[in-house]
Amino acid sequence: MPNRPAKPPAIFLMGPTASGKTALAIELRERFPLDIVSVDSALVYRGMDIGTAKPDAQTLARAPHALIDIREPTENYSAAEFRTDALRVMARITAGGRVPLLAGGTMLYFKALARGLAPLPAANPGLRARIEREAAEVGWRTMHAGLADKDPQAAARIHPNDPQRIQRALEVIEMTGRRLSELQQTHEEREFDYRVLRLIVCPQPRSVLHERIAKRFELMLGQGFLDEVSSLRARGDLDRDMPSMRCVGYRQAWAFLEGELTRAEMVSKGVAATRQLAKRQLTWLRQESGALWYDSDDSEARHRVFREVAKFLEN
RNA sequence: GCCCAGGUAGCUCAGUCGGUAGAGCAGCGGACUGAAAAUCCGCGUGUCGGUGGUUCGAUUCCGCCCCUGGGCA
Repeated sequence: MPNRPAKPPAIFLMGPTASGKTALAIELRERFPLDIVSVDSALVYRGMDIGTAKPDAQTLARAPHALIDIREPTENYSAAEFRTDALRVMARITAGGRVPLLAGGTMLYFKALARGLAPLPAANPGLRARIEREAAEVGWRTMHAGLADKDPQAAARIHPNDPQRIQRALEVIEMTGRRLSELQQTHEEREFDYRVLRLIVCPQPRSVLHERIAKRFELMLGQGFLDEVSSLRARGDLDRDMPSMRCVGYRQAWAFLEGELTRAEMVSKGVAATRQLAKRQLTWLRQESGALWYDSDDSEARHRVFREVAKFLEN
């Protein structure tokens, strides 16, 4: 492919929760002309710091992260908004002669960024509330059957027990008058405008990650995680069904503060939910092809990463 | 020491009127297009505490032993 204008570089640093992504991102930033862009659906929320393992203020002052603290916990965010925001930030970084380092654990966001999304309408809260009410009447199985009438292809792919996706498919049909499956097919994956080095951080074996998760949860409690959730709850404008409050740890802490769980149950459920999150993230990561896997606890592998990044940035 | 109740999956427990057992949670694998730290799907062999006995056959019945609770001394 001669004479093709060279694409600007970008680095994706992916990994499950508690794998040491942030530490590595900061280390990379110190050695190379990189600016960090967070790829994390929980770090977007202001006031959710301890439970999301957000880097602290000094760290952020030293190594700024874009797309952190850009929403109130009352608000929603989405993969589509992330894509728009990330592309804008990446363009700015690139124009400044530096290289974007996209670091985080929200794999859908990475996918939406690199591969694009079909032209679908944004969420419509009023419509969602209406669908929810209807489902409460007739049940989601019936809603799914209704979807099968309007969009058999979508219904075939969506399990009858999956209310979130049934609702979304009905919402899209309602808003556009077209089938979700049809709209998704119109989307052709365009080539990404950046050439990408993909790095995956994860300690091996799995039990090591589990230990880190448990240890980190205890650390969060020691740092005042319960006070954080308590004051979020005291605001009065948040409720436990909001995406922000359904985050791992926050959900269990909320239930504990409601008196529904003992402290010990809160801890074990919180830790388990984190492990389950990590497992889902790993399911995505195993499908990444052409990525360099890096064991967080292996210093030789870390140096390999540095060499790899240096080589990538030279071209 | 005696009495009672237990000892079954990593955990909590159900069950087998004698034909070698199953739920929830955890764990593991997977899906994933504006909620994604979300939502959903699939996966159940474990000396049924040990040991002797009865029996064609014992995790199940009987004896003894061990362990854990609780009660009485």
